[in-house]
Amino acid sequence: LWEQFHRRGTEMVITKTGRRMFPSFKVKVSGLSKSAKYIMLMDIVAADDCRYKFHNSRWMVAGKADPELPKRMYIHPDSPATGVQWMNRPGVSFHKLKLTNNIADPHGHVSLAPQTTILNSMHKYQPRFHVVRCGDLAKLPYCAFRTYVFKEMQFIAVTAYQNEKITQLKIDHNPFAKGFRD
Amino acid sequence: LWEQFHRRGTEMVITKTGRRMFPSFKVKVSGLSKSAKYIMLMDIVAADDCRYKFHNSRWMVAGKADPELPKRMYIHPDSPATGVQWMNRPGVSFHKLKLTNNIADPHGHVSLAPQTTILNSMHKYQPRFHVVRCGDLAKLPYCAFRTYVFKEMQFIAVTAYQNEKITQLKIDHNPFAKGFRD
DNA sequence: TTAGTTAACACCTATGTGAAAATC
DNA sequence: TCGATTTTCACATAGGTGTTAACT
Repeated sequence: LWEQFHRRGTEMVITKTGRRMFPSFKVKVSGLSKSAKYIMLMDIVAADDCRYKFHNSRWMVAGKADPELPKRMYIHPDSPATGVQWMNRPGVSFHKLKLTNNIADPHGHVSLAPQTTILNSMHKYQPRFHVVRCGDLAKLPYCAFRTYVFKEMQFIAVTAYQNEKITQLKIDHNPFAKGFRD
Repeated sequence: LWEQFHRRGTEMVITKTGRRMFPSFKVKVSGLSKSAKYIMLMDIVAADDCRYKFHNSRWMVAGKADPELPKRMYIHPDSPATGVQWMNRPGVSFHKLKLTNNIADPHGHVSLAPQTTILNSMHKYQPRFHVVRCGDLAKLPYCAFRTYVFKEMQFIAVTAYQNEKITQLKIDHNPFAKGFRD
């Protein structure tokens, strides 16, 4: 499914209150040690240092990127769990992650859900997946990461869809947009 | 609201897939040190060692309790947070906790949601609230607890309501049961 | 039979969609 | 004017209710 979107140049809508990714971030894991404990994480980083614009049905570079915003790692809520528990799942899913362009209230208020990340509109991003062999969340900062990058998950953050072919793919495949199918 | 239920003898339905408590467990905290970090927890323990039955519109003791089931502590998902963050909230809510009578699959499968606790039907239970001054989840086992017990939150676990006055109170106050109001 | 438990159901709340209009 | 962003909306999914009937 990601392939189809990638061919067209995926866009993800970001809103003030936070919008989910579609397709969502989901990976199948294998080859883990059965009994060892693992923590699964994901994050989203800038794919390059460009700002983009959609012109003549194409995404084109439109200058230097805005300064990057503070990023967080998203720990999968079922972490830590054993290798066999992760491998038995149909997939490790981060579908609750939300994207926003809303700078969080700096006064320590929790105005955004915990699983919300701040992005710059009209910039290109790359989701990443991390596996850590670690049984204790407290020791996470001292553990070695194994990081996986899937190029087909790159997307451009937008506040409104630019490419109508992307819009149509979303309508066709996202169950929540079923109301717009004919 | 709890008072109204307590006067009638509160019942909570437990199901195979897990049912929420209503009213939900919610407390307002005050008197914390503003900048210190705290972890908030709750659990549910047996209120006595009796089995009950509902007879002649009354709950009566009907023998010795069944063996207690393994209990877990439920860490509030926003833990740890500073005193001022906890006190600024309208209340610390554990509304996502679910009650079940379904013994969890012993093979390490995650068949139940993490915030689900196993109870014995027709037994009386007491929810408890714990505050721990502790900035790190990893150090939680070594910290001193401050435990609060609210008698009016005692309830009897059932698979179907026994006292119709309790049923009516649930219908009147739980928004999800609005369909049964006349 | 009786008392307790389970599963299917209609009805509700809560929240995820892109469209369209309003705003910046 | 123009492009980008925000707000409101109808329509969907997801899941929390007690009821009822079947089951043990």
